[in-house]
Amino acid sequence: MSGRIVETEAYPSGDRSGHAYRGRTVSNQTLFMDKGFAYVYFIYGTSYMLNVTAEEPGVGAGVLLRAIEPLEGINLMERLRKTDELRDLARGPGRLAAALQIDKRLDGVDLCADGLLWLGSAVRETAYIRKTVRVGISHEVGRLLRFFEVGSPFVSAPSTG
DNA sequence: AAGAAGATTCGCT
DNA sequence: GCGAATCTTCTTA
Repeated sequence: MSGRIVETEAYPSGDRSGHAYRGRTVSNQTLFMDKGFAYVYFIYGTSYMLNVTAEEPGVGAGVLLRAIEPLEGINLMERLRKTDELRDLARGPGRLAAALQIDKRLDGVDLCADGLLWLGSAVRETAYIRKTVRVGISHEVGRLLRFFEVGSPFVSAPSTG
């Protein structure tokens, strides 16, 4: 299965909302890997979240994948998500992870190598990207670090701003 | 050792 | 629109 990323949020080094803020621990160590690796964690007892590391080794910064536009394997995603509402399959970080069957096994996987999960770059026409404040955090709320494709129905929270 | 908060989602009112 | 669900991690005693 595959999809096109339409919404992300950045958690730079030193950001108080980022998991790397208090330094390296056993659970967030993959966040400190080189660029392009997966950082997966479980939250609220309900949802997995998928991040892509974004800095040099040891720095601790990542990009949260918040929504994708489902492309291939929609049938399988519907089963994993227990809904056949296309728009709801991966609209939201927890839903995205569920649709792609993301769990701790994928923590630390190299997303630039051929494996269970990887990132590709598709040739496509220019998309319009807008940035807004991030969703669901309580620190450094004002920073414009959420990025989404304007007009996509597969984007999660407020698409305006 | 216990409690609270957390990058959310779902179901019900 | 609100609150419960439910687990991991960090803080405080």
